[in-house]
Amino acid sequence: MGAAVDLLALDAQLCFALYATSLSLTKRYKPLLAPLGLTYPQYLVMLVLWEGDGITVSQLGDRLELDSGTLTPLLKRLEAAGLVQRLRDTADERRVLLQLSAKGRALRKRAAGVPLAIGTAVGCSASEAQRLASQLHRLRRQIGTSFIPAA
Amino acid sequence: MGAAVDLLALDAQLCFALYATSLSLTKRYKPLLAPLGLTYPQYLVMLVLWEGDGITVSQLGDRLELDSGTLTPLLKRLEAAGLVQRLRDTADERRVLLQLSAKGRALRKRAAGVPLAIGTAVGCSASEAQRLASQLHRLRRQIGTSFIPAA
DNA sequence: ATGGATTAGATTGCACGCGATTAAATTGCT
DNA sequence: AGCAATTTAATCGCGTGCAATCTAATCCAT
Repeated sequence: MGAAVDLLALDAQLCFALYATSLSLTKRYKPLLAPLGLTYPQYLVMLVLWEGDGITVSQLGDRLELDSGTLTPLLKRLEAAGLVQRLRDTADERRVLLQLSAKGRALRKRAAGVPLAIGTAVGCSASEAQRLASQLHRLRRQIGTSFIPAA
Repeated sequence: MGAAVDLLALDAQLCFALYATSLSLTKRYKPLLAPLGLTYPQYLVMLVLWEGDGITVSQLGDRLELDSGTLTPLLKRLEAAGLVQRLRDTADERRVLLQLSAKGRALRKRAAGVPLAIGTAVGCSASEAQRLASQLHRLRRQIGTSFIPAA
């Protein structure tokens, strides 16, 4: 019994640390994003589109690792808010192209203050943050590609 | 324009790394937990109760950083699955005490294989995992306590 | 003791995530 | 050309997260 208990307790450390830290950070973003009219996942979508719009829903999903079941309603809300336009690709009617509206493009300036405020909150240097981020990205790649035997 | 763009891109690194890694790990747990009849948050609840049951909903919420809006329906599902009993504390009728059923206690043995399978998937040593976990816990504490100026 | 504050859970409403399915458009094989 | 396989989004259902509100129970200062 001892070994199983220890492993279950140990197991809680990394998985729960990730889970709780991610939720905690999301909560920290909320008051900063609320004035912009964005939720946290919507902010991530806008970050991608600010880097370059005119992409398809699938391409956005590849960047964020989210599928259409999540993105379609989210994008409709961004469209209803007047930030994004969803346009069927005339060259391939299966695709939906995502374009920023003028309002969506303008929002980037107002969002510029968010990283600074979060950086202050996180209280670690940019290099520290980047090192942790790269560890997480490595972990995520490992998680995404590895084989998991049946329980 | 350049500075704002760079910061917004840089910003995406840590927050998105956390977000995507956490979701990715949850997805990895899913096939391991499905045979046990548990979702990932339900698994976290069971981990806490396996460490010690007879606690209140609030105490569970303190451990997991979740509130009753999340926990009450989740616990009702665990109760419906016959894993947990929810009992009003006779000494203080406001409180609900959480007790593992025999079935809930027995499930711990079947869950013992989960950490090993995940450990294999994550593909990093226990010490590596623990170091990353402690960095995340430190980050979470920082996030949880810091002041955030208005946007 | 008693009435106002506080505390513990439950409830409601909204926005994700995601598996599963569906529908439409395109591709590719013959 | 024609038809099956594939690709792309949309839809549906369920289970979280969480803010806001509500109710009931307890605490506490007078």
